[in-house]
Amino acid sequence: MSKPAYSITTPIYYVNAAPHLGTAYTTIAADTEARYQRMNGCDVAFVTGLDEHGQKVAETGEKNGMTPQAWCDSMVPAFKETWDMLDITYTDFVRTTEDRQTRSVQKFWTDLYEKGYLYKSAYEGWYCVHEETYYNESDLEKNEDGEFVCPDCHRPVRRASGEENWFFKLSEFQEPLLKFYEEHPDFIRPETRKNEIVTFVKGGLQDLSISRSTFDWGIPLPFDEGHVCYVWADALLAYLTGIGYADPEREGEFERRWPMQYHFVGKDITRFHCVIWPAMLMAAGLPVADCVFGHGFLLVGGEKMSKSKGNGIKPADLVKVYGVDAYRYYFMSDVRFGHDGNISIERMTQVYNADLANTWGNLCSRVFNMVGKYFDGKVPEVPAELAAEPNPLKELADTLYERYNACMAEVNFTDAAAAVQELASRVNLYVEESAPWNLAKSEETQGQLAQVLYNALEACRILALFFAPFMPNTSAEVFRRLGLGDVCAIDDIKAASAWGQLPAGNLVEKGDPLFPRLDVKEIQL
RNA sequence: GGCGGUGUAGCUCAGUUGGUUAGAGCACACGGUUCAUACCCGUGGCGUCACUGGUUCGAAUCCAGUCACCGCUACCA
Repeated sequence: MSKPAYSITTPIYYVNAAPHLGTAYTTIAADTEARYQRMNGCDVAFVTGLDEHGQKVAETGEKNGMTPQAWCDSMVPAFKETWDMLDITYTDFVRTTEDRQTRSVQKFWTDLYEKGYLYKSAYEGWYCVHEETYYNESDLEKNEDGEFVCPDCHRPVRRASGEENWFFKLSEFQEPLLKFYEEHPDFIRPETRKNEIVTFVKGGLQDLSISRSTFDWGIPLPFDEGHVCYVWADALLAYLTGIGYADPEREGEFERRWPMQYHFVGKDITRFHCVIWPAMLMAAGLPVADCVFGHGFLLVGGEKMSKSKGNGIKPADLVKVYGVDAYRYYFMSDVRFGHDGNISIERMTQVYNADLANTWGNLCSRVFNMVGKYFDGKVPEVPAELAAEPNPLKELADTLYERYNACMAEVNFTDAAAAVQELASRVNLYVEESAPWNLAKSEETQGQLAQVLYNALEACRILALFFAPFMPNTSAEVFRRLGLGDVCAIDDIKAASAWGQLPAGNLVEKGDPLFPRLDVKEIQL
């Protein structure tokens, strides 16, 4: 009985830009989903990696007095350390300079070459002498005489036949793509990204140049060694490499895992993933991934983050203040996946204090503390007649898997987190209503006291379970304090979240506050 | 210019196929409680649902127009 395959990717990040809040955001989202699907019984592949080719990389290396490869090598730790810091559980990290990527790329494009989807041609463009730049015809403007002029300086441009390139017959895929979008309405999400892509494709597709001959830092085309692959013709194929495509050592894996469930990308690169990528796959006779999800941007003060605007906060800076789990929770819960989202220290602190310190963390404190105080730190045994009584926590917890799972299936992290948070709030209310501190005062109510605290503890166990994909460390710690095993190793969250599995007699440890309250005035970045 | 989107409480947003007094969380104020991380619980909103007009017994929800902001309009990624 093998588990169903579930595969997901982040973009293959460009090696020249060190990881920042934006790349971390995509990666955390993919990790949250990957962790959940693992707990939900899937065999998960989670592919990320680095795009290390191209002229710019070669130039940057040179500028730093290194070979291109040495430059790339020097950048790898910045990524891997960031992902380790954020507890990212990728299953493969593909560097496009690896041999196996070369193998994938060469196999793929040789196949398309043999199938007749490629041809060699000069890149037809227009050149502005003044701006020293090439332009596409579609970018040009016309003057009163009907001449094409440069869109920047408005001087006439001249026709320029640039380098000879290999072209992929993308134009042949206009109709097949439109048909595909129609038949797979969930391929491009959210809806607004889909509208953009459909409009774009309806406007007509030009063939795509997939090679360059003016520099050599790239993967050579096997049928024309003077040419190296253009970035997208290379990087997109890393998704296949990451699940064993053309890899003799991973036989059968690719067939089992392809097509994938999700490509997570920023909305700026949805087009490459929604037009070029499926067309390439169609040409190769391969199925297309289930869904490309183009998430929004993180905004600061309503504007896109950029270094020039002085928003150069690094993931590590936030981890230092809030810890990894709160970092992950904030971005997943407060920024709706698919929408742009404003982030700020004030807001992050607010969410941290309200959801994590006051609700979830404090709940554990008060419940674990009372178990220590009233039951010598042991999960109480509930008298049978009371254990059978209906209780509001079980009632709510019983609906949680279904609600949560539905949200996670469509990568709605915000509502999934809110559903868990709702149970946490309900437990606080339950404790308030039951007032165990009063029940503790009399011998006669010991049974009820056991009942109330057992229910509260059990709810905490279930909360930790569902919070685990978002906050793996805290959930692991709560499980430990409840005398339970590794929460992240659970692979049937539905069964594990059924009510009543916390064993009586387990030692419960109160421990330090899981999320000490923060004062926004004291936060220094 | 063309196509698409957004505009709902101080803030971030939900509002399904139009239907009772328009919701949530946070923030804020007051009251209660004390097991807990000054925590938790309760109470508190006369919001022109951007504007105008229309369809309808009835619209935040449908239609038309106006205004504001944003995205896309291909080979840096």
